[in-house]
Amino acid sequence: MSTTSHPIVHHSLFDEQDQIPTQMGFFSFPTNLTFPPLGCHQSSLKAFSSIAPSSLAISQLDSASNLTAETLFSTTAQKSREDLTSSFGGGQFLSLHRSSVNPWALGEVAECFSSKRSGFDDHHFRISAMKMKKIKARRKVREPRFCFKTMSDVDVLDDGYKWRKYGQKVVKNTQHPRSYYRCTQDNCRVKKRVERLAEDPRMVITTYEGRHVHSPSNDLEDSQTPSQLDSFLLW
DNA sequence: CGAGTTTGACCTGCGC
DNA sequence: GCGCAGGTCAAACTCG
Repeated sequence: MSTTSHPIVHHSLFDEQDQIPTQMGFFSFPTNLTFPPLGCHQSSLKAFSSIAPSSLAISQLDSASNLTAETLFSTTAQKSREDLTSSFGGGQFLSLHRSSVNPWALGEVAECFSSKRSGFDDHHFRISAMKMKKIKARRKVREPRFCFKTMSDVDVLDDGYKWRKYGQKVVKNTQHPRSYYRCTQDNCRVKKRVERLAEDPRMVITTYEGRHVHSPSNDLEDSQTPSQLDSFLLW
């Protein structure tokens, strides 16, 4: 299993408890991890994404105290706020500012990315709404999830933890299989899924489920402060 | 020989 | 109830 670091292109945060976009997600990374390297160095990442009507997301974002328009649209290809608000695509927002930790968001990864496919007309929104309904209907107690997209040649990114592959599955309508990993640490039940985006095989989608009960395996030689690590684990 | 990967079988939830 | 698709299991296999 080879690992490497690659630029994170998008982040998406999910809240399995609410299943609707409720708030911004903030995510701080410890300095010893090799991702996200997107020029953020030791700074933390603040990420937000919505898979539901972006108007809701925007309204949430508007109320966020420390988020700027520049931040919001830094990864949305110059999309105007009006565009985002009127189309139901939802935004994937990325920032490199420090912030508090508030990692909860929502959803199901597939829905997240499928809802962002080329254009977000009414048809797409109806489909997304139906999916959201389904998700809500089968709501269960699930571990919180966090997913992100990266442009990478390798599937498995080095996140500081040790993973063991326990399954691989061919997903319908995609050329690339989805791989399932579990944290090798005893008593740690965190899982992650790795797959490539059907529309753009250069993009790797990594989904984490659960919360680590331990520190990253490679943090021994690290000199970071505990608070930074806590920020990473607290999701 | 232990740790990790592969892969077919099995389980479960959901739509029809 | 049936079939499909996603997720997990576990035996066999590979590798260091």
